[in-house]
Amino acid sequence: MKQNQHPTMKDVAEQAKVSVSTVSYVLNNNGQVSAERRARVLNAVRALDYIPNESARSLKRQSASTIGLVVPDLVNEFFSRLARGVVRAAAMHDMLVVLCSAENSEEAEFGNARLLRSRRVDGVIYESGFHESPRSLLELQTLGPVVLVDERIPGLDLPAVVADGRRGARDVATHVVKLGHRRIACIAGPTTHWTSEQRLSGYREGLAMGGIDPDDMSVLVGDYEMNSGYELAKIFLNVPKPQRPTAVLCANDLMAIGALEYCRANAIDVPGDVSIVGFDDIPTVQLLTPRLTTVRQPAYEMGMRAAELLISMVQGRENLDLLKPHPVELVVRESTAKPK
Amino acid sequence: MKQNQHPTMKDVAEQAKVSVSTVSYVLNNNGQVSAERRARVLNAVRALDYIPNESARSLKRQSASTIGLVVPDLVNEFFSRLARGVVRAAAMHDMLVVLCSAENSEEAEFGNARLLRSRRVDGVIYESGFHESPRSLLELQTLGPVVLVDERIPGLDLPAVVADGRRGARDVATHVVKLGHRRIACIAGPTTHWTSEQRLSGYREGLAMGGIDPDDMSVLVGDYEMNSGYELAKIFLNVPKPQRPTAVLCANDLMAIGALEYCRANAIDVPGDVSIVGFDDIPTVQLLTPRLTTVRQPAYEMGMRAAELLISMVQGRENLDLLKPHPVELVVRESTAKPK
DNA sequence: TATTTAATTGAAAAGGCTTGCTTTGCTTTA
DNA sequence: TAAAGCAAAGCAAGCCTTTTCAATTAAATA
Repeated sequence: MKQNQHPTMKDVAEQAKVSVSTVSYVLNNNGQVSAERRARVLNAVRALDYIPNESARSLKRQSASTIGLVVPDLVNEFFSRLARGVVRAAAMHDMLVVLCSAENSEEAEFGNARLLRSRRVDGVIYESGFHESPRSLLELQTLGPVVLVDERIPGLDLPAVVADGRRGARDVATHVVKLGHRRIACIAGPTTHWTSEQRLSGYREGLAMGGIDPDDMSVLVGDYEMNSGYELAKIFLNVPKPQRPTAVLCANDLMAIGALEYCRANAIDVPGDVSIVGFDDIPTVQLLTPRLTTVRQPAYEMGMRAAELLISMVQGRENLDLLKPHPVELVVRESTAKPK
Repeated sequence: MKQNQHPTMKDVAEQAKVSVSTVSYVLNNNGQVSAERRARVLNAVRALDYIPNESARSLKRQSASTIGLVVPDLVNEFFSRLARGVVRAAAMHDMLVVLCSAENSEEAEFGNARLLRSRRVDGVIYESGFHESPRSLLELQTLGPVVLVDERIPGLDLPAVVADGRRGARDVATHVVKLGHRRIACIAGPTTHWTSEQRLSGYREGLAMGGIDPDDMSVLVGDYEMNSGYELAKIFLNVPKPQRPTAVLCANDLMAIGALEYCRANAIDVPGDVSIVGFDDIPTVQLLTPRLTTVRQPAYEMGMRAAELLISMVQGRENLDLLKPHPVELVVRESTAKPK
């Protein structure tokens, strides 16, 4: 073995006095190898501190033991938790995860697609974050199976791991109605986005169940960023009190935070003057004043599930159980109260 | 070309009616190829939508065009921003980043080391987060250069990209002293951690410069998690007001948040009763009530820098400029005020 | 025009691993 | 005792690129 180089299977084979193929069989646990030789191989592996060269393996196997994860933004706590779940589950199958964040830029997204393709990734978990027609998705599909998380894409019948956003939205709307709110506004997500629509119709269901005409709810569309929450809250709340909504349903926590910031900047008391709810339950929101009432989406679990699903597909198994919408949970905190 | 398979260089060569080596030359921009043939190759590449197989490249080149990034926890906003910077800079050099989060577990850390080794990563950017004697670091060093971020490890003379934490600590301590605080407490990081020590000595310098005996400052050691901030704040603040410190310097934002939470739970007014400062300036802290006074560490930039440094080392260049401590910035917000 | 020299081009080996198939050495069956 | 059958072991053919080096062609010089 050359100095300062990684040992190869050949080195191991020599050390163990067996053939290279035997080493391979032992390492992969297939082929029949006698106990005695197996032990010799294992010893040699340990002695040399041998670690297989993944590049060579992938090349030969035509599969990289790698899955890709494409998310809009890794700094967002929802996605980083999701990623953690994916990595976790993948590791249990000895799979590497290549994390790509699209950074809200189509160019970056294409770069990522290229990257994943050059790596001959076995499959991809994908969340576009809605903003673009997912052209790169088509490219990605040439690689292997694709599973979506937290969204569906109309027209493409892809397996998707989603939470029961509609149910969550219904629950939180019900909660608000039960508190006695009647003038309710909604800061929704982009209408082209399946998840947003789910939540919106959930809100409407909740209102209807509480005896409120869903059409009375005024809806404005944001982009899931904090800033749009701020701006849309301004539109809703910068009006005389009698017309002002007493509750604002936000389609995600970030926009709810924006709304909260608007209130803070303009001395609007939450929940005294207006109740605000979010969606996702990212860790930050329980630190705010007031702590935000929201709907918990189990990001970590969803990530695990998505990875399980993808890997089962890669391996040609099926696991349709994983497609059931993930339950969500209403988390009532301080940002909602009875209207005065 | 086989159906449904990725095209290979051979396919491109046939299509362009040149040899495989010519294709390689064109793609790698070395070897001299006549303009006419180069064009033919490029056309074929486009026509077939050919993307090189990285496994094969890595195998041949004995280098994976990949760097590893090991951080304690990707959900922490400081690290996810750092990661973003690393990924960004790496992408500019066509390098992939394998993100590993150690999840505060030694086992996971070893798993990661194994992973990175099997991938024959070209080098590693490493931040242990202090908790363990970095045994896996030794393994990692066999792969290629290692650069540390946001810490140094005593005894190992590794290049490190760090912020000027001492300076930042000094500035924030000075700020507090200038406000008139005299009884000052400190929630420090683990004493075995270089970065923690830097900050601590910075605090002491700041006090000294303000005419306060640094030894008068009581120091308790936390673990950089929110919970320890909470618990240590309890120790400092759960005493009669006359002895109670009027300011608490926390070695990171998370612990400061914990302290803030303690105050909130116990109706201690910040900054009325006690001023609190953090360190890092993670995005969350400007949303709190009160918004936290802290020291901004430019995580993204540090990530970029670390990647630049590592890549320059991998390529055998030197770039010592990158070793200068990164400037930090005092961010005064609402959590500090004059003592009553 | 005959030679040199420089610019291109391609054949082939190597890089580490997996796996179909062959070989070897026995044990079992007729 | 010969014929079969089996388990265990290993040969060797790739997987797709890069790169060396020899071969070919074009340009330049005498």
